[in-house]
Amino acid sequence: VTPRGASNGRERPAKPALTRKGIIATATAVMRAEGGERVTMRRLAKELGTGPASLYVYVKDTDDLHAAVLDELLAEVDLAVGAVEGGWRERLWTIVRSYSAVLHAHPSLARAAQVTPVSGPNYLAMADAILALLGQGGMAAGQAAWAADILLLIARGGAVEHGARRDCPSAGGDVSRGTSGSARARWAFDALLDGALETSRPPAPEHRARPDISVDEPAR
Amino acid sequence: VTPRGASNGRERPAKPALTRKGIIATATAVMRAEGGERVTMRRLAKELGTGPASLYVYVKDTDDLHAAVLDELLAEVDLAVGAVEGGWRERLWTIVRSYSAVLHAHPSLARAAQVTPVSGPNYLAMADAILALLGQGGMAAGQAAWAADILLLIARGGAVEHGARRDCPSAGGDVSRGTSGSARARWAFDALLDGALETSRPPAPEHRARPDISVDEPAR
DNA sequence: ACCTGAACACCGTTCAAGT
DNA sequence: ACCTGAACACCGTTCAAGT
Repeated sequence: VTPRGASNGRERPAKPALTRKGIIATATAVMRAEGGERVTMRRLAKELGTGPASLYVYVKDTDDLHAAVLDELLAEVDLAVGAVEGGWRERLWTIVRSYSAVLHAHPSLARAAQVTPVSGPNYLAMADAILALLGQGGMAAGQAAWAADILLLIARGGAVEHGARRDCPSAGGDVSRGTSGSARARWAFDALLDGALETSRPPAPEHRARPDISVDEPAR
Repeated sequence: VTPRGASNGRERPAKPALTRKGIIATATAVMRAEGGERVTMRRLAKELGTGPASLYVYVKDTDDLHAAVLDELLAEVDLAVGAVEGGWRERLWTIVRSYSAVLHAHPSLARAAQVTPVSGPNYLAMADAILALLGQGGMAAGQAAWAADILLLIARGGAVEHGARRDCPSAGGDVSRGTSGSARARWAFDALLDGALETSRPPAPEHRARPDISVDEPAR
């Protein structure tokens, strides 16, 4: 009823002017308080005291919103891992595990991250840090880019799949059911890195039909 | 209006009696014809000439439906790869690529597969075939179970992420943008296998705090 | 020019009431 | 006993109409 910032003292805590930053901050708060399923356009509009249509001025669509919230939360990933003992590999693991932790805490954001091309500053900084550490580990740039992709893809997929199994304990879908997920995550990390360090990337876009992989017969 | 199977000759092509098999067959048909977003309870009920409530007699929920459709489509994955030349590795790649192809063709099923514990016979047969080939390759059972999980997880995650980038060409989210996705997929497959063959699995559930990974400093 | 109420076109799931 | 119409409680997104 009251037109603009009249502040007559009985509305919501001041009704902050609608901005993209403000919307994302509110979305992040709802995320932490009620979980990702509640971070919807309509729910958020209600929280901000307006109609859902108003949000579309600042946010492209729901995926855009979720991606922005994720990037906000990725500020939690500490990239200053210089002090971590154990060399580049442990430093890298610290970052990857931290990324995984954020996604496991919010599986719906892991879902969004799969679906929306990430471009937030925190994600990009993390990707850079990962590439730098792979370089420190002696990995060639070509392999490093692919290894980083796969490492992050596994983290996202793992979070989505783990998030779903949350309420259904009798999963049984995995080949290796029962064992600790975090031990498997570490093993996958090590196996991929070990393999990436020795598996050469195929030379050129259309140089030869297939990379010449060693096709030795079974040793068993 | 007409009570039961009166077949007065002007209804839908006979209105097949509702069974789980029939529902899933219809769902599969809609899937192929209109894509996964249309395979909803309501859409399907309309197709079957009934209300959505009726489906819940035969199907637990939407995820259950999608998972069943996926298992149906997994019949396409040819497990008789004995004739594939190149040894166990190429045979395994044939299966994994085939699984990937089904998921890439239907990204919404890849999504469902992440979220629902698979239990369909075709999926289980595929998992068995994969474990057998890893065994042929000389991989210990512990590693093989984890390697199979990760291989399939990568396939699902890759399909979901690729499916989303379908309509947005200016992705840019990946660290390694531009390069062929299938070359990357093959590289990831080889790297993971190479690593899995030499990365030992940590000894026991709670034997020691962390697996003792070699933490050598960078070679560069 | 800027903003948004109300509408459009859907969802999944449940349950009371019908046959 | 079996089945389901109708309702409940939501969605995302658009656009015409208001200020």
